[in-house]
Amino acid sequence: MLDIAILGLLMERDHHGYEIRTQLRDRLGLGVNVSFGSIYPALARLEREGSVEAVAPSEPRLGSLSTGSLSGERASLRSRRGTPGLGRRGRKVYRITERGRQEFVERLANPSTVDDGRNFSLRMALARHLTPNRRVTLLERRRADLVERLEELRAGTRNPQLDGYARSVMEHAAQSVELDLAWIDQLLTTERSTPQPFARDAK
Amino acid sequence: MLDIAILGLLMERDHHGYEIRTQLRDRLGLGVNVSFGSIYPALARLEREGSVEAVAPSEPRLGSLSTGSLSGERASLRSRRGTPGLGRRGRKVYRITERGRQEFVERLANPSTVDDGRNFSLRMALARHLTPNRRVTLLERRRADLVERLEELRAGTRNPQLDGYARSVMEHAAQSVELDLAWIDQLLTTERSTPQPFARDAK
DNA sequence: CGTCGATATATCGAAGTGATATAGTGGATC
DNA sequence: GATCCACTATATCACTTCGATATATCGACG
Repeated sequence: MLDIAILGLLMERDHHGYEIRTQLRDRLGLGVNVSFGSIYPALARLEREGSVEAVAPSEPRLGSLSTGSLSGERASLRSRRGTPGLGRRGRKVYRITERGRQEFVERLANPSTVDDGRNFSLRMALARHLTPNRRVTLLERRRADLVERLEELRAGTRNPQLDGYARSVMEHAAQSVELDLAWIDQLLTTERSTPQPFARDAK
Repeated sequence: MLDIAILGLLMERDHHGYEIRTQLRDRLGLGVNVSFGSIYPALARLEREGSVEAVAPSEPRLGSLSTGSLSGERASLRSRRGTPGLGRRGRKVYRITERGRQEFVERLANPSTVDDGRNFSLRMALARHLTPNRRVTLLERRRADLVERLEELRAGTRNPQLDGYARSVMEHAAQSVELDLAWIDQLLTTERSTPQPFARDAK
């Protein structure tokens, strides 16, 4: 799961580990803390598989000139350039490979197992890398899952064994699923009525 | 986390592993699949720590006529009683110990780390085991977390780098947090206005 | 000048996931 | 009454993720 998130970020430009964490928070819905304990191993794994490669610290970062908005890192770069060893601050910058791109689109479109909310949000946040057909397929699958889940929760709410607290939890969970459903439906409507919903690169 | 859930179920009556899974789904909010790969190790761990103990298959469940409410298992029990070996269907029934009870109330009331939604829902589903004060404390802490998270999400929504899909994900996440907040506030109101909100055993 | 908070990588043990193996049980169907 | 299927039940595997911690540099502030 993390793999897709990381590859998705690297589709746009090169990143180093720490930056991936912040981007995960700020750009993809993955709010609360994806820990370093998962990010660094994930990067190592992806590198081992040949989906990403480490960029030598002196090499310019792809797209950094155009996108360039990473405050105050070019200055320190210049000032320390020339010192051998680990490059500035020991950063390791990763770049996605062609193999990585293929892996990414393949895995983004084909959830191996049923997505939970987090996974689905991640997929949607990266949805512009999907074809319109794929998007609709994913949305419909998610919709079906949510409908099923909602019925389970409603049935659960009627369980006489529950005390007030447990029932309240169930009812709230059901409301939450209803909100999710409304969101999905809205996305589906947009997707079906508009030729290029949110524009960009979906090929 | 699973530990609390399991202990919470065992507070009411004895359970075996498979049953714990169904109960987790039906009684506590923990909807989608808590896998056996976590339940059985968790039970083993709890037994090792002395928080639960395995009940000999012949001994106690037979005597538990009073508690008995597990539909349609007494029939098969009687029919097979006397056959030696693993006991009926190899079930292992666990019972909470005194140490387990202490462990449970202690850990239920004191989240070691910041709860995510799932953990919090679990705690609320078991809230009748908490004192009113503890409940309010937990609710207020959760409320503060959600307010903070909501601001982050709203700030994130304004990030100009986001495409339409990513923005939609963020906006939906924010709405979801708003719904959570409304729930918390409702619980807080109930908790403050009613002496024994949902009644039962909160000591 | 020191030191504080943010940046940055790395590693550890513990916990959870998803898949799979194995087998008994109850009921339906032919 | 034999057979088949779905459900109940425990267990274990490899892998991923989490949370904590260690270590170091950088930039800003007084």
